[in-house]
Amino acid sequence: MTSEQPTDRSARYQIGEVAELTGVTQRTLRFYEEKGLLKPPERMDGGFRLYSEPDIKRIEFIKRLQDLLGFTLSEIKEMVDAEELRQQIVDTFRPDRELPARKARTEQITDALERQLSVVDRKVEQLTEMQKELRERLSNVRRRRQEIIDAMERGVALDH
Amino acid sequence: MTSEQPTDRSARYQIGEVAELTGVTQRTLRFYEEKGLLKPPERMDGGFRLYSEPDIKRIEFIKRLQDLLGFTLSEIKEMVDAEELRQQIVDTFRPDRELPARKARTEQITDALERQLSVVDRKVEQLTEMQKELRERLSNVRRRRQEIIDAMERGVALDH
DNA sequence: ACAACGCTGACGACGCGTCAATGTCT
DNA sequence: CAGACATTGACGCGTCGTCAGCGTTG
Repeated sequence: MTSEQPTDRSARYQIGEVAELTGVTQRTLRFYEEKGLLKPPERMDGGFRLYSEPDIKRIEFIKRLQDLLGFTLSEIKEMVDAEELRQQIVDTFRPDRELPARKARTEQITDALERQLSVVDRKVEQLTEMQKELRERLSNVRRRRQEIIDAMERGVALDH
Repeated sequence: MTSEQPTDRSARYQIGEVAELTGVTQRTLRFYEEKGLLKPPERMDGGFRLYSEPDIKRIEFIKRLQDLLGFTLSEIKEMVDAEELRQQIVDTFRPDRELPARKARTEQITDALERQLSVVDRKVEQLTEMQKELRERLSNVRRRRQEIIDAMERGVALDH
């Protein structure tokens, strides 16, 4: 009966593995921690960081907010902190007690999600617009290229 | 007969106007110039910068590549330089002469456009994915919020 | 003479990349 | 004990933000 410690109810990953899994560098992971975007993870006896699966989810979340939506790290910190609260609510599930507080939290989270969604919507719009433009330009350039090739072949033909 | 100088065939804008029109700061405009992303614009006698309409187009182009697609300024510089070439080709339109050179240029431009388009395509994909996730989360949170409100109303009702 | 605008430098902040010197071990 | 992996500084770079001190005037 290998009864589990409460602290290892799932797999742990060293920083190098996390870097590979998430596509961010080790430097970035330490930096996020330093800036409070990631809770200080557990450590091995020698001091090596040990990340959990939720940690990885959070890292991917941060990366998407940054790369796809262009939020700054301090904006992301706010959102991540809100998500943190949500987790605490789910954990502290005393159903029925402190309902007003729980309601307030859901409203905070709703606000954050709506903000994110509106940014996403705007970006999608702008990008599809850009897609159209680029496709047009591309077909124009390809057409011109073909015209040039045709002209060159006629030139070669005349050389005979 | 107010015969026009060849240099003022269109409107000119001071840096502040350009900043408002394009949404980038004056500092950024000077920085782009310093880094070779923008050709040094004309100046008034006192030294004030005077931007043309093509300048503004280019600024908007740069901004989109940066904000929407996430290219670095040095990557953008390459692309912008390629566009520059394209302009020169169109201007130097000696039809029939130097066809191989013209062909090579169109190929450069095609490459740049294809690179941009593939980035756009990837982003659109990822963003629509994210849209879906966010919408789901949002409706979940809203549902939970409503449940809390219902519970609170039942609580109030019991107080009577 | 005045307000509004622009100029060039210089310093600083954010988000990491990249060593270097040292320690750990999934 | 070797080799891969990790640790904490420290410095540097890209992309501007933000003054300060001064000159211009669409």
